[in-house]
Amino acid sequence: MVVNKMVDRVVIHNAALRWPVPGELLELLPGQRVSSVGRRSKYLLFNFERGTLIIHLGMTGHLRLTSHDAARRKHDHVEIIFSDGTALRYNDSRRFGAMLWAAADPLQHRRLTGLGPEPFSPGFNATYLHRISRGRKVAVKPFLMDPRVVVGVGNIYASEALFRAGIAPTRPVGQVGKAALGRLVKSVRDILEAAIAAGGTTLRNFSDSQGRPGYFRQELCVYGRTGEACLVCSAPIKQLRLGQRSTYFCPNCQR
DNA sequence: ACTGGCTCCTGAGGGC
DNA sequence: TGCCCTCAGGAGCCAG
Repeated sequence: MVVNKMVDRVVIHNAALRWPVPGELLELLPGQRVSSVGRRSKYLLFNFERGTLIIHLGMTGHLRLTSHDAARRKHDHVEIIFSDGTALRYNDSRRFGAMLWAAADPLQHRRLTGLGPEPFSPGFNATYLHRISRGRKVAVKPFLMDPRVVVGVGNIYASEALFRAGIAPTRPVGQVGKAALGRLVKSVRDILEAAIAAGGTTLRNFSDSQGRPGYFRQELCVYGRTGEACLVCSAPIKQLRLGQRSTYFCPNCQR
Protein backbone atom coordinates (compact mmCIF):
# COMPACT_ATOMS: atom_id res chain seq x y z
CA MET A 1 0.00 0.00 0.00
CA VAL A 2 1.54 3.27 -1.05
CA VAL A 3 -1.21 5.65 0.03
CA ASN A 4 0.11 8.35 2.35
CA LYS A 5 3.73 7.59 1.52
CA MET A 6 5.90 10.62 0.81
CA VAL A 7 8.23 10.57 -2.18
CA ASP A 8 11.84 11.20 -1.32
CA ARG A 9 13.31 10.88 -4.80
CA VAL A 10 12.79 9.33 -8.22
CA VAL A 11 15.43 7.46 -10.24
CA ILE A 12 14.93 6.80 -13.93
CA HIS A 13 17.27 4.11 -15.17
CA ASN A 14 15.69 3.76 -18.60
CA ALA A 15 13.18 6.30 -19.84
CA ALA A 16 12.49 4.46 -23.10
CA LEU A 17 9.06 3.00 -22.45
CA ARG A 18 6.23 3.31 -24.99
CA TRP A 19 6.63 7.05 -24.54
CA PRO A 20 9.59 8.64 -22.77
CA VAL A 21 9.16 8.72 -19.01
CA PRO A 22 8.76 12.44 -18.28
CA GLY A 23 11.93 13.81 -16.74
CA GLU A 24 9.86 16.33 -14.82
CA LEU A 25 8.92 13.52 -12.42
CA LEU A 26 12.39 13.94 -10.90
CA GLU A 27 11.47 17.40 -9.63
CA LEU A 28 7.70 17.05 -9.34
CA LEU A 29 7.31 14.00 -7.14
CA PRO A 30 9.77 14.53 -4.28
CA GLY A 31 7.96 16.07 -1.32
CA GLN A 32 4.55 14.94 -2.56
CA ARG A 33 2.39 12.36 -0.86
CA VAL A 34 0.29 9.67 -2.56
CA SER A 35 -3.25 10.66 -1.70
CA SER A 36 -5.11 7.77 -3.37
CA VAL A 37 -4.88 5.23 -6.15
CA GLY A 38 -7.38 4.55 -8.90
CA ARG A 39 -7.74 2.97 -12.28
CA ARG A 40 -9.24 3.68 -15.70
CA SER A 41 -9.02 0.92 -18.26
CA LYS A 42 -5.57 -0.60 -17.84
CA TYR A 43 -4.09 2.67 -16.67
CA LEU A 44 -3.21 2.83 -12.97
CA LEU A 45 -3.70 6.24 -11.40
CA PHE A 46 -1.50 7.28 -8.50
CA ASN A 47 -3.01 10.51 -7.31
CA PHE A 48 -0.63 12.95 -5.67
CA GLU A 49 -1.39 16.28 -4.09
CA ARG A 50 -0.49 18.19 -7.25
CA GLY A 51 -1.20 15.76 -10.06
CA THR A 52 -1.49 12.12 -11.08
CA LEU A 53 1.14 9.58 -12.04
CA ILE A 54 -0.38 7.36 -14.73
CA ILE A 55 1.15 3.92 -15.17
CA HIS A 56 0.36 1.31 -17.81
CA LEU A 57 2.00 -2.08 -17.37
CA GLY A 58 1.79 -3.03 -21.03
CA MET A 59 2.35 -6.73 -21.51
CA THR A 60 5.12 -7.49 -19.11
CA GLY A 61 5.16 -4.65 -16.60
CA HIS A 62 5.36 -5.19 -12.85
CA LEU A 63 5.27 -2.89 -9.88
CA ARG A 64 7.02 -4.05 -6.74
CA LEU A 65 7.16 -2.38 -3.38
CA THR A 66 10.50 -3.21 -1.83
CA SER A 67 13.09 -1.81 0.48
CA HIS A 68 14.92 1.02 -1.30
CA ASP A 69 18.24 -0.77 -0.90
CA ALA A 70 17.10 -4.17 -2.21
CA ALA A 71 19.13 -5.30 -5.21
CA ARG A 72 17.85 -3.97 -8.52
CA ARG A 73 16.51 -6.55 -10.92
CA LYS A 74 17.02 -6.66 -14.63
CA HIS A 75 14.52 -4.33 -16.35
CA ASP A 76 13.83 -2.23 -13.25
CA HIS A 77 13.43 1.00 -15.20
CA VAL A 78 12.05 3.48 -12.69
CA GLU A 79 12.26 3.69 -8.90
CA ILE A 80 10.07 5.89 -6.75
CA ILE A 81 11.77 6.01 -3.40
CA PHE A 82 9.68 6.97 -0.40
CA SER A 83 10.77 8.73 2.77
CA ASP A 84 10.00 5.62 4.86
CA GLY A 85 12.78 3.64 3.15
CA THR A 86 10.58 1.69 0.75
CA ALA A 87 10.60 1.99 -3.01
CA LEU A 88 8.07 1.32 -5.75
CA ARG A 89 9.87 -0.18 -8.73
CA TYR A 90 8.59 -0.33 -12.27
CA ASN A 91 9.95 -3.38 -14.08
CA ASP A 92 9.05 -4.13 -17.69
CA SER A 93 11.14 -6.39 -19.89
CA ARG A 94 9.30 -5.54 -23.06
CA ARG A 95 8.82 -1.87 -22.35
CA PHE A 96 5.34 -1.80 -23.85
CA GLY A 97 4.16 0.02 -20.75
CA ALA A 98 4.11 3.70 -19.96
CA MET A 99 4.57 6.22 -17.20
CA LEU A 100 2.87 9.56 -17.69
CA TRP A 101 2.11 12.64 -15.66
CA ALA A 102 -1.17 14.53 -15.55
CA ALA A 103 -1.03 17.88 -13.80
CA ALA A 104 -4.81 18.17 -13.84
CA ASP A 105 -7.68 15.69 -14.27
CA PRO A 106 -6.03 12.42 -15.42
CA LEU A 107 -9.20 11.44 -17.28
CA GLN A 108 -8.55 14.39 -19.56
CA HIS A 109 -5.06 13.18 -20.41
CA ARG A 110 -4.82 12.56 -24.16
CA ARG A 111 -4.17 8.85 -23.58
CA LEU A 112 -7.36 8.45 -21.55
CA THR A 113 -9.84 10.58 -23.42
CA GLY A 114 -11.74 8.60 -26.02
CA LEU A 115 -11.62 5.34 -24.08
CA GLY A 116 -14.81 3.31 -24.24
CA PRO A 117 -16.84 2.21 -21.25
CA GLU A 118 -15.56 -0.16 -18.60
CA PRO A 119 -16.84 -3.69 -19.32
CA PHE A 120 -18.71 -3.90 -16.00
CA SER A 121 -20.29 -0.48 -16.31
CA PRO A 122 -23.95 -0.05 -17.31
CA GLY A 123 -22.83 1.87 -20.40
CA PHE A 124 -21.49 -1.33 -21.92
CA ASN A 125 -24.65 -2.97 -23.18
CA ALA A 126 -26.29 -4.35 -26.31
CA THR A 127 -27.96 -1.08 -27.25
CA TYR A 128 -24.65 0.75 -27.11
CA LEU A 129 -22.78 -1.89 -29.12
CA HIS A 130 -25.57 -2.05 -31.65
CA ARG A 131 -25.63 1.71 -32.10
CA ILE A 132 -21.90 2.16 -32.63
CA SER A 133 -21.45 -0.86 -34.87
CA ARG A 134 -24.12 -0.30 -37.53
CA GLY A 135 -22.54 0.05 -40.93
CA ARG A 136 -19.15 -1.05 -39.69
CA LYS A 137 -17.42 -3.71 -41.78
CA VAL A 138 -14.62 -4.53 -39.38
CA ALA A 139 -14.64 -8.05 -37.98
CA VAL A 140 -16.27 -8.38 -34.59
CA LYS A 141 -13.09 -9.56 -32.86
CA PRO A 142 -10.84 -6.56 -33.59
CA PHE A 143 -13.87 -4.37 -32.93
CA LEU A 144 -14.24 -5.90 -29.49
CA MET A 145 -10.54 -5.36 -28.79
CA ASP A 146 -10.68 -1.67 -29.75
CA PRO A 147 -10.36 0.31 -26.50
CA ARG A 148 -12.54 3.04 -27.98
CA VAL A 149 -15.38 0.48 -28.02
CA VAL A 150 -14.82 -1.11 -24.62
CA VAL A 151 -11.69 -1.30 -22.50
CA GLY A 152 -10.07 -4.33 -20.96
CA VAL A 153 -10.75 -6.99 -23.59
CA GLY A 154 -7.40 -8.30 -24.80
CA ASN A 155 -6.66 -10.94 -27.39
CA ILE A 156 -7.19 -14.00 -25.23
CA TYR A 157 -10.48 -12.88 -23.72
CA ALA A 158 -11.81 -11.65 -27.06
CA SER A 159 -11.52 -15.15 -28.53
CA GLU A 160 -13.03 -16.71 -25.43
CA ALA A 161 -15.94 -14.28 -25.22
CA LEU A 162 -16.85 -14.78 -28.88
CA PHE A 163 -16.78 -18.53 -28.42
CA ARG A 164 -19.14 -18.37 -25.46
CA ALA A 165 -21.42 -15.99 -27.33
CA GLY A 166 -21.46 -18.28 -30.38
CA ILE A 167 -20.30 -15.54 -32.74
CA ALA A 168 -17.69 -16.18 -35.46
CA PRO A 169 -14.77 -13.77 -34.93
CA THR A 170 -14.68 -12.86 -38.62
CA ARG A 171 -18.27 -11.65 -38.81
CA PRO A 172 -18.48 -8.01 -39.88
CA VAL A 173 -19.68 -6.37 -36.69
CA GLY A 174 -22.31 -4.38 -38.54
CA GLN A 175 -24.07 -7.61 -39.38
CA VAL A 176 -24.19 -8.94 -35.84
CA GLY A 177 -27.68 -8.58 -34.46
CA LYS A 178 -28.65 -6.99 -31.19
CA ALA A 179 -29.46 -10.27 -29.48
CA ALA A 180 -26.04 -11.66 -30.32
CA LEU A 181 -24.42 -8.44 -29.12
CA GLY A 182 -26.32 -8.88 -25.87
CA ARG A 183 -24.86 -12.37 -25.49
CA LEU A 184 -21.45 -10.90 -26.23
CA VAL A 185 -21.79 -8.33 -23.47
CA LYS A 186 -22.66 -11.07 -21.01
CA SER A 187 -19.85 -13.32 -22.27
CA VAL A 188 -17.27 -10.57 -21.90
CA ARG A 189 -18.35 -9.95 -18.33
CA ASP A 190 -18.48 -13.66 -17.47
CA ILE A 191 -15.03 -14.27 -18.94
CA LEU A 192 -13.44 -11.30 -17.22
CA GLU A 193 -15.09 -12.14 -13.93
CA ALA A 194 -13.89 -15.75 -14.06
CA ALA A 195 -10.41 -14.73 -15.19
CA ILE A 196 -10.08 -12.21 -12.39
CA ALA A 197 -11.26 -14.82 -9.88
CA ALA A 198 -8.61 -17.24 -11.17
CA GLY A 199 -5.89 -14.61 -10.91
CA GLY A 200 -5.55 -13.93 -14.62
CA THR A 201 -4.08 -15.97 -17.44
CA THR A 202 -0.44 -17.03 -17.42
CA LEU A 203 0.78 -17.98 -20.88
CA ARG A 204 4.48 -17.56 -20.35
CA ASN A 205 5.53 -15.33 -17.53
CA PHE A 206 2.61 -13.28 -16.28
CA SER A 207 2.35 -13.06 -12.51
CA ASP A 208 0.46 -10.95 -10.02
CA SER A 209 1.84 -8.49 -7.50
CA GLN A 210 2.83 -11.36 -5.23
CA GLY A 211 4.61 -13.18 -8.03
CA ARG A 212 1.89 -15.81 -8.39
CA PRO A 213 0.79 -17.05 -11.82
CA GLY A 214 -2.81 -16.84 -13.02
CA TYR A 215 -4.83 -20.01 -13.32
CA PHE A 216 -7.39 -19.04 -15.94
CA ARG A 217 -5.41 -20.79 -18.65
CA GLN A 218 -6.92 -24.12 -17.68
CA GLU A 219 -10.38 -22.67 -18.23
CA LEU A 220 -9.71 -21.44 -21.77
CA CYS A 221 -12.08 -23.05 -24.27
CA VAL A 222 -10.50 -22.05 -27.57
CA TYR A 223 -7.40 -19.92 -27.09
CA GLY A 224 -4.26 -21.89 -27.90
CA ARG A 225 -6.25 -25.06 -28.65
CA THR A 226 -5.73 -25.25 -32.42
CA GLY A 227 -6.69 -28.70 -33.72
CA GLU A 228 -7.99 -29.85 -30.37
CA ALA A 229 -11.61 -30.89 -29.93
CA CYS A 230 -14.18 -28.23 -29.14
CA LEU A 231 -15.34 -28.77 -25.57
CA VAL A 232 -18.94 -28.43 -26.71
CA CYS A 233 -19.20 -30.19 -30.09
CA SER A 234 -15.79 -31.90 -30.54
CA ALA A 235 -15.10 -30.17 -33.87
CA PRO A 236 -11.43 -29.21 -34.22
CA ILE A 237 -10.64 -25.67 -33.04
CA LYS A 238 -9.38 -23.45 -35.84
CA GLN A 239 -6.85 -20.67 -35.78
CA LEU A 240 -6.43 -17.67 -38.05
CA ARG A 241 -4.95 -14.20 -37.94
CA LEU A 242 -7.25 -11.25 -37.60
CA GLY A 243 -5.82 -7.79 -37.22
CA GLN A 244 -2.33 -9.29 -36.78
CA ARG A 245 -3.55 -11.28 -33.81
CA SER A 246 -3.98 -15.01 -33.37
CA THR A 247 -7.64 -15.84 -33.27
CA TYR A 248 -9.14 -19.14 -32.14
CA PHE A 249 -12.67 -20.34 -32.70
CA CYS A 250 -14.94 -23.32 -33.20
CA PRO A 251 -16.21 -23.28 -36.80
CA ASN A 252 -19.25 -25.27 -35.74
CA CYS A 253 -20.37 -23.47 -32.57
CA GLN A 254 -19.60 -19.97 -33.82
CA ARG A 255 -21.55 -18.51 -36.72
C1' DA B 1 -14.85 8.11 -41.21
C1' DC B 2 -13.11 3.55 -41.71
C1' DT B 3 -10.00 -0.02 -42.47
C1' DG B 4 -6.09 -2.78 -42.37
C1' DG B 5 -1.26 -3.00 -41.72
C1' DC B 6 2.76 -1.80 -39.12
C1' DT B 7 5.35 -0.79 -35.07
C1' DC B 8 7.53 -0.89 -30.52
C1' DC B 9 10.39 -4.86 -27.43
C1' DT B 10 12.38 -9.07 -25.17
C1' DG B 11 12.12 -13.77 -24.08
C1' DA B 12 10.44 -18.34 -24.90
C1' DG B 13 10.38 -22.19 -27.66
C1' DG B 14 11.28 -25.01 -31.72
C1' DG B 15 14.31 -26.78 -35.31
C1' DC B 16 18.67 -28.16 -36.68
C1' DT C 1 25.32 -26.42 -26.44
C1' DG C 2 24.23 -22.83 -29.42
C1' DC C 3 22.40 -20.28 -33.07
C1' DC C 4 18.67 -18.57 -35.74
C1' DC C 5 13.97 -17.97 -36.65
C1' DT C 6 9.17 -17.19 -35.31
C1' DC C 7 5.73 -15.84 -32.29
C1' DA C 8 3.47 -13.43 -28.48
C1' DG C 9 0.65 -9.02 -27.52
C1' DG C 10 -1.70 -3.38 -25.95
C1' DA C 11 -2.58 0.07 -28.45
C1' DG C 12 -1.01 4.16 -31.09
C1' DC C 13 -0.05 5.61 -35.65
C1' DC C 14 -0.50 6.10 -40.53
C1' DA C 15 -1.57 5.50 -45.40
C1' DG C 16 -5.10 4.63 -48.55
